[in-house]
Amino acid sequence: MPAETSQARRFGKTRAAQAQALLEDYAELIADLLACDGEARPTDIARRLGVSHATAIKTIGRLKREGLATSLPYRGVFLTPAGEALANKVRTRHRLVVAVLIAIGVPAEAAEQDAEGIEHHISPATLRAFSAFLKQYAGGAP
Amino acid sequence: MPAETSQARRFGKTRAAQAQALLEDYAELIADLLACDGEARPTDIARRLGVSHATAIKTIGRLKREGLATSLPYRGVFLTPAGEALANKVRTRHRLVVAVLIAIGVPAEAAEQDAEGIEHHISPATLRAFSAFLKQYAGGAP
DNA sequence: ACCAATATGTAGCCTGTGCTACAATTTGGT
DNA sequence: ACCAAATTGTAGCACAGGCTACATATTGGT
Repeated sequence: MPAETSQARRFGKTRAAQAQALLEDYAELIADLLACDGEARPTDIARRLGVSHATAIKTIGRLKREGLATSLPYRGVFLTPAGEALANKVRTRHRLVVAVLIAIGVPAEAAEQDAEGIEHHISPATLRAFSAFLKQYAGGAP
Repeated sequence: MPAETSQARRFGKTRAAQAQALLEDYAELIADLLACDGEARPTDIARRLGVSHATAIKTIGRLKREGLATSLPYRGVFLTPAGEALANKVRTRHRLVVAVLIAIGVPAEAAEQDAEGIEHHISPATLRAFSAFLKQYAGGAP
């Protein structure tokens, strides 16, 4: 297997991760809105994400196509069990990334900003390492 | 300033970072090829990135439009000073991210893979923190 | 010198994610 | 009950990045 193959595979994975990233963000936000407000309306989603409501509605359509969300016209958006699971995974991972960045010494504001982009590229192996690191760090310097 | 504004701004920044990410990858790879082989041919770039040569050529066109690269037909691609500067920045940042991940305990292979996606979302503040963390880590456990 | 293989470039299409503009529905105030 | 405002949905466009197919140029072997 030539050397460039592994690099190409890495780039390909990185590209594929971007496609999933938007769905993850939407799922997390919808779960957040449902928990806080009891409903997730397209307009609120759009405002929180900084996109037009038309864009939000189209992406919600993609969530529905992929079996992550359901919605009835004029009745808000809800998550399927798969969507809930994704949202939980994303939320947990997001918090972990922020915590690790802060533990390393990144200012809180930058940690929040960067985690938004970083979190979608964290593999399970890295996630485990982050978790272990946090435990050790908390034990060493409480 | 309402709470959703800052979240929207974060998402917007994250989206904008994705547009820059491809250019960064190309610049880094072109610099690498120039250093190793003395030339950077579209076909090699395409193979290393795992895309078709047509895609590579189109993206090279974008690099040229943005003043990062030059090329003459059938004569390979070269970086402008701006392109070189970008490549250097990216290479340094990439190594730093990998080093930090490994220091935290991420397996080397996962560190390489994840760094590919992570590195484009590292702000200057986080970069400084990473650098400082590495120094401290090297001092504490050599 | 020539022809085949390789490399490069061009054209046209698809998908995803954005947007604006317009249409339709629901909600709320009077 | 009704009209205005807000919300939701739809249509059509642009751009980026991916692809295949085809056209052109260069290189190298005989």
